[in-house]
Amino acid sequence: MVTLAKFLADSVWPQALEPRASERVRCESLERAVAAGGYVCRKGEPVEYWVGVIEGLVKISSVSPEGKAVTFTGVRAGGWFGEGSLLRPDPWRYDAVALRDSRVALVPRATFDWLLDSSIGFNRFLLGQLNERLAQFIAMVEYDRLLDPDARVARCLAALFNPRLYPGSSRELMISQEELGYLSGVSRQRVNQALQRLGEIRLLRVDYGKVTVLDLEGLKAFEG
DNA sequence: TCATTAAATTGTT
DNA sequence: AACAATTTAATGA
Repeated sequence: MVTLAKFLADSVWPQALEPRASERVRCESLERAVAAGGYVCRKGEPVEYWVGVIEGLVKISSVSPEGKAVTFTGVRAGGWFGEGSLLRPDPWRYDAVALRDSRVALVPRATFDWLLDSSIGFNRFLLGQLNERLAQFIAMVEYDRLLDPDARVARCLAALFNPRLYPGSSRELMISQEELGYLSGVSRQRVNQALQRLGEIRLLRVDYGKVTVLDLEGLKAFEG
């Protein structure tokens, strides 16, 4: 099991910090275990932490007052989220729900603000991260309107395996086809068909509750 | 270790 | 949306 200290040491952004700064980050960060189905944060709560996923899978989603659910994206081990929310004075605009038993690293707002004020490397990392997300969401709007469900599932999976957002994570992802449906905006049945097709052409392999990416570039470029 | 059962997930209509 | 089939995890002999 990966410890908080090891997770921080292996993350990209602390490596850009001076020794004193990364020491402070190590001291002030917390770790929290969240059981499957549990909340990492909830819409409306004050934003107190920047969140890194040490282990597991967290989905960023929202539920309308009428009870309709939308899933925006999933965050895998190695990924960080909440920087956009920390940069605003507002409370969380979305829920973050653990899809499996997960562990997260929490960097307090004060530490985050201090890094923002003192480290160019940290700012550069954040800019890159925000840019990567922006690109991801623009691409989602584009392929939502242009591509068929098979391709939408393919690109959605490719996004989950983005090495810039989730460095060093494995080629495997434990996730049900139902959740993949929420993530890609496609029915569970359609996800099942898409996965079978993508499996036939060897872009990925499907097992019980698991998908393994065999050809990330192929998934990214898949158009049907 | 094996059999039984419930729960989760998948495959099909 | 409904249903059947399959896989996994938990339980107890």
